[in-house]
Amino acid sequence: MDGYDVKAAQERWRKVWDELDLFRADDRDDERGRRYALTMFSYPSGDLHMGHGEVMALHDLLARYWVQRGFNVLNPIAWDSFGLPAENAAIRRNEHPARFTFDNIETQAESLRRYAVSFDWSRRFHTSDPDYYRWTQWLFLRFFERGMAYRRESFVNWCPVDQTVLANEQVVGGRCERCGSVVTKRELTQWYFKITAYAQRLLDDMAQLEGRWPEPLLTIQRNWIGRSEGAYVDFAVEGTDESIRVFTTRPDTLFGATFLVVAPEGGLGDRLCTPEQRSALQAYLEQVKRATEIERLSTERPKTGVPLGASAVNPATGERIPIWAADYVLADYGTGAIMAVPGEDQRDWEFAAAYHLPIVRTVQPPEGFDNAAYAGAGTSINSANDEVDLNGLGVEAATARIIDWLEARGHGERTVNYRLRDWLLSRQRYWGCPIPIVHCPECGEVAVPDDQLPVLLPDLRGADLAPRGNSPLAAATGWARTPCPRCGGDAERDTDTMDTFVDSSWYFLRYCSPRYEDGPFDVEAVRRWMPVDQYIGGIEHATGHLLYSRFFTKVLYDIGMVDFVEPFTRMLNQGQVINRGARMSKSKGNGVDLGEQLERYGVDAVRLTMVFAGPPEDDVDWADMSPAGSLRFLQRAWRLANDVACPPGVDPVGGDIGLRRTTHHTVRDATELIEAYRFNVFVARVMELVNATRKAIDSGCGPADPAVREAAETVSVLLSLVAPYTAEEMWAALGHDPSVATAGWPSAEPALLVEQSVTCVVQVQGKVRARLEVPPGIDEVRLRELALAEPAVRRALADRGVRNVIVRAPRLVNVVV
RNA sequence: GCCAGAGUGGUGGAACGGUAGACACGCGGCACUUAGGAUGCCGUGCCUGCGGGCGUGGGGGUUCGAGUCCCCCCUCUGGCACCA
Repeated sequence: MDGYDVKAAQERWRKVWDELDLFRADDRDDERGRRYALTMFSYPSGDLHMGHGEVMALHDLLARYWVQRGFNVLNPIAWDSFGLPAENAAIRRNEHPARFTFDNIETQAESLRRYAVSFDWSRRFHTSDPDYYRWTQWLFLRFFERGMAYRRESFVNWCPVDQTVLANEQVVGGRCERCGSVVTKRELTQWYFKITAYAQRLLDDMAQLEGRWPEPLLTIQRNWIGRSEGAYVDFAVEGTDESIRVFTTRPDTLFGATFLVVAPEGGLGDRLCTPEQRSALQAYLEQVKRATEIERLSTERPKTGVPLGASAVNPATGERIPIWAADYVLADYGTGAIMAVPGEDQRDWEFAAAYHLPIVRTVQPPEGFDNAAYAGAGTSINSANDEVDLNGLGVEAATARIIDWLEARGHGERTVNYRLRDWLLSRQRYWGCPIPIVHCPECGEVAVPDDQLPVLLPDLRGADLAPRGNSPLAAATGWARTPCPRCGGDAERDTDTMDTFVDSSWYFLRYCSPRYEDGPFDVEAVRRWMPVDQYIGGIEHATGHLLYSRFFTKVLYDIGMVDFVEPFTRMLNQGQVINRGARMSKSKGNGVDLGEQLERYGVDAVRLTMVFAGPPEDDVDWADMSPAGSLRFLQRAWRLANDVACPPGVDPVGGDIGLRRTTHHTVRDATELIEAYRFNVFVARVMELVNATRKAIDSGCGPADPAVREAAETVSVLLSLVAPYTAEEMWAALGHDPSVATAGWPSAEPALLVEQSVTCVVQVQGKVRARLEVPPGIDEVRLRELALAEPAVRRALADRGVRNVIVRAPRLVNVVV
């Protein structure tokens, strides 16, 4: 009898579980508490990989724990099924993207069932289903009505390979996040969500996530939103009625502003430019556009720019200062214009040095400045005029004073700026949710009426989908041409589709009522289940999906559709599964196939390995793991159940007290450890219980003792969270009906948690010299006597006198000499 | 450069300010075996004169007592990066 047949068990229990239908969430109200466990839904680009193996093992542990605790648990799954991989595959194979998508969904669904994740399969859906994207469109229109979705022309990130625009969040290090090609800029009219309107609320509401979301995740979001406090300052343009508004975080350096710089592409440069400089600006603009994002991002690159010929007036000094255009100033941050203070700012200093512009010192030279050049170029100035004097003030006080003055004189105002940009949602691709807008020559942008939703995708496939720089939908002229819903005249549909992050910004709401037909979700069902109690997924979604979902939730709150402002109460970012110190990749040849691991060790051993590897948020290096060891442990646990010689139903009271104590301590610890997400330590405790039970059977109370049965049953229930097949095998071997998954969480008997004796450590000068077994209730005086009487303590003391004795009964005595 | 987080045996990792290294992997030994990559048992931080000494990246500090708290430094990982 070596162990059980893992594969046969997987076959057997899957059928039993399907029949029992164990994990269906109950929409009816009852006395049970409710829990909503969410894992990031899957993108169907192939079969499940090792990353899925980890996240699903962790997610399911908690979901199954809640089931065992008796909660009514919602644990749904769906597919994020629009997107580029399906479209690219369709082009390659000359077929419809739906084909690739649905094949992969079926493959993944089958794998997830085999992996024994406790999903409520009745709620399954996918985002490319018209029954789903109809409501994505409906939600878009609600945003549109409120001015939260709008169209504008601007320079956008363009991926030359995928032939589509990218959101800022999808540009990583100047490259397309998906295909890795170097991103360029294009001027296009595109749809945006006005997420910037929610910047402050996205920051403020983090207060309720503090301590519940991982700190690194909150930090990333905070930095991404990038709040900075400062002021707008208006500079009059000489010889015109115009003025240029700049944003600065250091208005206290205004006296040192010796020139202005505007972004070349914002239109501002064009307006200010004198006729003589126009051709120079044009040439510069061309040069800037050619530069790739990577070149532009390089801080090593020397500063470039052109003078616009115009001048402005520094409101503090009254001095005439030149206006330049340079690409180190960004069009879409602040006002697209800055006041340059080369005596204070490294970048301005570099620019001034390159073009021999005046430099004056206000407070102190920025760090790392070329002092010789600085001293020669600059003159120290007096930061004061007839009305305001900043001399001798610290940054804070000077800032406050100058802003007060600017506001009083109408030269500017206090303000806050955010790094966050609006969310560009248009994509020039086919396999996405169509934007439900009609462009009418008479009426402009007209919403498709709600009762005409969904705007269905036309049936395109193969070559028709090939990227041409505009949307494939534009080629479907029969589809695009449509009467204007308002005036009935000839009009055109919007031919872009939405970023798939739109689809995923509300899917967790759809789960609450997945077949609802009168809206995106049943408000009552959402009230019942939301917000999500536990969300698990990768931290790579920090500035994308997680931020967008928070934004969507807030807009829905403002519309009055939900009564909470944060969708995910608790968040866990699991680490990645790597191999031999690096992310798995084809080029490195270090890929590990989940299916192969499952084939070799079985589902339970792989799940156990993932959970036991370490803290859930740490990366798992598969090369350091031992799924074979996990399998050995599971077989060991299983043998326990088979060795039990005490019949079911026998009262454990009267069983071996030592083993019973271990069992009940394990139960108490297990509960605390799971609540604290210390899953790896939880597994270690279960291992200890298995070891103790083995010992009891072989060289202790023997297999017929009721305590052995109690221990084995406890192991079975605890293991059901991680190794559902093994747990079920054990449960059956112990003479119970399935399923152990709903057997109920054990509770620790307080009487069995009381220690009989504890080990007291006796230290001399903080070093351990002896250990004593003492009763837990021992009094301090007695313990002190025992400790001082220990031979090892006396030896360590030698003839030195005792100065002090710290007694922390019953665990510790420290003798100080 | 700025902002986070982390440095513990050969390895993954444990440790309410109170026994450093739980639990595993690996390794060594023993038992059972025709055999074992099965199973069970024992051992396993380093040094040692077997009394003990040294050990949580380095250096200081607080404390009766520091892996844990504070300060400085080093290294690594992640995020942002010409954001004014």
